[in-house]
Amino acid sequence: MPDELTHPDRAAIRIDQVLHALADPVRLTIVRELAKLAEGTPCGTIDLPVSKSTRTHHIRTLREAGVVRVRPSGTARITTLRRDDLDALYPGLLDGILNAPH
Amino acid sequence: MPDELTHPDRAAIRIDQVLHALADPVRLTIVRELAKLAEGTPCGTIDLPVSKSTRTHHIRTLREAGVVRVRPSGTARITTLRRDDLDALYPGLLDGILNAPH
DNA sequence: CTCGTAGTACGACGAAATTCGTACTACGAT
DNA sequence: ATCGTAGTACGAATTTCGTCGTACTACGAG
Repeated sequence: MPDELTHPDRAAIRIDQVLHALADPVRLTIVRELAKLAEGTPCGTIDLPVSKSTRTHHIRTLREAGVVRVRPSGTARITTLRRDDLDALYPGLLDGILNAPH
Repeated sequence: MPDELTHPDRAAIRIDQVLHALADPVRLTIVRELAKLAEGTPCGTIDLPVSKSTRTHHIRTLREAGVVRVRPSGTARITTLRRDDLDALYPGLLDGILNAPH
């Protein structure tokens, strides 16, 4: 019984939470991979050095901050970057991070 | 006997630490104010809802992450944003944050 | 229907971060 | 030389965060 996959709408996204969400190595990896992956790839394909529950926790953090959008698809979840919203709110921020030296 | 005011040079700046440094409300306020203030304004002029020691702690965090440069000037400290370095490393990032809706 | 897989919920533990007060140093002014 | 001010250092208390294991739900395949 997963809690409803709630997402903040664009106006409710807070820069504090976005930065906090991005300030973790694992979550930064997720965001970077999502940016490279084709749209519609299940998030489970990204391999991370953490357990399954930790992965869930990080995806949740990113979702609640407004960084990613999560959509159910069977038993899996399709996770996508909210590029449009982030670019509209903070132009340059996302690209600045994605183009950063790893 | 303050520890030497060490600063990472540009190549040593890590995106993880920069994001972590910016992911705090107080530090974000400091960065925003520094961006507005004239160069050479002592950092003590920014008023924050925290104690003196907490302020020191946050400035230190920003300095060690490579976000600000701190230079002694008498008993005061001149704190400046490292715009040049940040813009070179992560073009768009700083402006994206500074232009964000408060 | 049964089984396997993807993901979540919950509780817990340890690490790290924020905050503060107090004591201290350093510099400038009187 | 003495005093006041700006900032730092240190230790402590509280909180938050990241991590995990286990138990659970939901959906699809056979």
